[in-house]
Amino acid sequence: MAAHEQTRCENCIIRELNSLRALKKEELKAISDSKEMRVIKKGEPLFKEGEKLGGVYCVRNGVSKLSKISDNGKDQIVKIASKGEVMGQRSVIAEQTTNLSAVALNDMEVCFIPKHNITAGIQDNPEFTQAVLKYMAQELKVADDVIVNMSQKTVNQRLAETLLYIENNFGLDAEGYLALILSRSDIADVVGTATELCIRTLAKFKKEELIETKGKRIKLIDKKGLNQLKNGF
Amino acid sequence: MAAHEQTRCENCIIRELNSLRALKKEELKAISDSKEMRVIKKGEPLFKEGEKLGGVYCVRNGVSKLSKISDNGKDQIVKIASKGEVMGQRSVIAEQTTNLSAVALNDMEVCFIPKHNITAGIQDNPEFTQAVLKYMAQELKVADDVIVNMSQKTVNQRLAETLLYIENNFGLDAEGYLALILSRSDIADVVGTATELCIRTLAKFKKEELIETKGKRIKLIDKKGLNQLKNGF
DNA sequence: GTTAAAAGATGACTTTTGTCAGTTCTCAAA
DNA sequence: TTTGAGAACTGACAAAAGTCATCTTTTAAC
Repeated sequence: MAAHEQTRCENCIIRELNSLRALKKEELKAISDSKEMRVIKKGEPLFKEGEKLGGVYCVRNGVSKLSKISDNGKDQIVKIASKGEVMGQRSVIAEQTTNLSAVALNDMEVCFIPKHNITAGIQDNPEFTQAVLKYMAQELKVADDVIVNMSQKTVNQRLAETLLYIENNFGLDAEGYLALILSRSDIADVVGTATELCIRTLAKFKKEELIETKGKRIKLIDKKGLNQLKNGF
Repeated sequence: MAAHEQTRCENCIIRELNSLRALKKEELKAISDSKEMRVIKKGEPLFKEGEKLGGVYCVRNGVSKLSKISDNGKDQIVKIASKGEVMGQRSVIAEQTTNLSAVALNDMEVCFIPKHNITAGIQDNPEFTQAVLKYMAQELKVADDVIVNMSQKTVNQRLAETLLYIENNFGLDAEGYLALILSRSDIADVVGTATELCIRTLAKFKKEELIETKGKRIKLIDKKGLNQLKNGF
């Protein structure tokens, strides 16, 4: 009974983190009844670029990368989604196929919410629509910033920024290392560079005592220095 | 009288091109009464990064670049807005300062619509809100594509893409040259590279008979070739 | 029309980034 | 415990992009 209660959207604290918090009791009830919990293992896809999504995914646990393959065949990670984020919202709203692929970076637990729940919310609940609108406006701003960074900053700067971003958004483990552990290749795909250059640049940062590494784990030791680097010194 | 009628939103065909078409008669009337027509000369700013906008700008005529200065001090053009586009929408909706600067590339004629008209529309008119929502969802997809292009494609590819984009969106003049004339420096700011490299690459395209130039005007003569280049051959 | 300023263009050079080939390390399945 | 696949790493080199200096052409103001 208690376990069952936990799985009801009305009681789910996750939804407080995203636009679903603007939904009314009845709407949440409807979602609860049609939603589906899914477990996705590390490395497995949630969806692939070009797919028509039947709904959105609300992340309860774990982390997913959202990426897109360029015409050159290289993968670019556009976003890293974690607890509380709703994935696939854009495509459902625009009634288009997804422009991104989603792959689990950890073992994940997500709720799949059929799209009719979302479109119903948008048709009937102005508060919800406005919450989604504001969220998208914010995403659009972030996207503009990323465009500028990608086109105007060096790999050095972008890697410094990425490391700081990871620390700020995913925190540290017990030993002070970045809690989110990415492969060198995934880091390179976030930064938008080749894996080799990413590794080399990390090695340089280590030599300059900006970071420490232990296996694939990374610890930021000179955040001020990384910040300066990010801004171009 | 006839001239006056033309300036009323209800009769303005421009609005058919954007989300304002979802507004009701009364709402358009309200906008008509509070809107203000402005003429902006080539080179003049409509607004600057960091400003708090009192409303949105609906473009009646002319073209504007929307750009952002990176920490490195270089300008990146994120979007080129022309007839029918609404500028400043994102900031007004998110209730934030603008993240972009807007500068007229031509002499422009715009309508300034106070933000209360927009927020009222969003509060009272679900159709309007949904139109804005879909528009932003589309913009978000485009932004993702730009991110991938910027980070994964070469200057060659991005310049080819930019030239094709300009032809597709702004058409040709009587002699078959791109109707939208940008300075080499503005083209470089769209592509995200240095002016010198932009000029050199244009010269290369010319030598390879992909384009012709006459002063600052550009004519695309081998669009198939440009398309292949864009996709990486 | 003259002329100063801005934009366009080019050469020489440096730095940044990418690529390929290969080695070492890690971790998990047999 | 072995082993083998994949990830991390390194060196050598090539290609792409950026920078600086300089010159020419165009544009716009006088």
